[in-house]
Amino acid sequence: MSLTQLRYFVAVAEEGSVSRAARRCFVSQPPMSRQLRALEDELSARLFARTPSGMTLSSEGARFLAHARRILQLVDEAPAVVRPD
Amino acid sequence: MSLTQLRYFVAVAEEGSVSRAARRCFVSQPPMSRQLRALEDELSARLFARTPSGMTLSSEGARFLAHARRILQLVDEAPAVVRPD
DNA sequence: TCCGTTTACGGGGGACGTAAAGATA
DNA sequence: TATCTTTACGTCCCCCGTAAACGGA
Repeated sequence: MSLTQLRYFVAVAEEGSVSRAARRCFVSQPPMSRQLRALEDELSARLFARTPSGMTLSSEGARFLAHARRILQLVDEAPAVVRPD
Repeated sequence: MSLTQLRYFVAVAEEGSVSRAARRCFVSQPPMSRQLRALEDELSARLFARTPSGMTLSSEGARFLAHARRILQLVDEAPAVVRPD
């Protein structure tokens, strides 16, 4: 699991589409799709249901979305934490 | 910032030495030292004071240690989050 | 047939390991 | 001088981008 995978996952969950999420993340679709698959494989969980109209979160995916957001928020707060008094 | 960097950072903070932390993480010293430096550069903060006897946390480093542990704990909890009901 | 996702394949960047150099008590 | 950290350098692996193929309404 990597922070990049978490960011991709959140973007896809919010956009409902790999292609839109890829544009938002300034990356092309294939790498994003691969990272999503790799994340699902590592977690042994299907986070999305694939449909021709896009990606919809599974129940596991919905739980994981909140978790991923917490992690990314902490990461974003890191600079403030180390800022000198 | 990467999860690997956070794991290295926590290991060094706990071991007080890059060489011991490297053994614990099954990596050699140079990569670990590089990752620590890269993390410090990215955060624009000196997390450790280097001494011949090892590494000691700075005040910023001490604050960041708690933060890094929270992040890594959430990451470790990910499998449980996605486990089906 | 069309939209979106997924694989193939070639190229580039980053991380590691060994070995040597630097720094401090 | 002895210990620990840091750089040099070569190698390998992983990720990305383009292009083509697959799959469902």
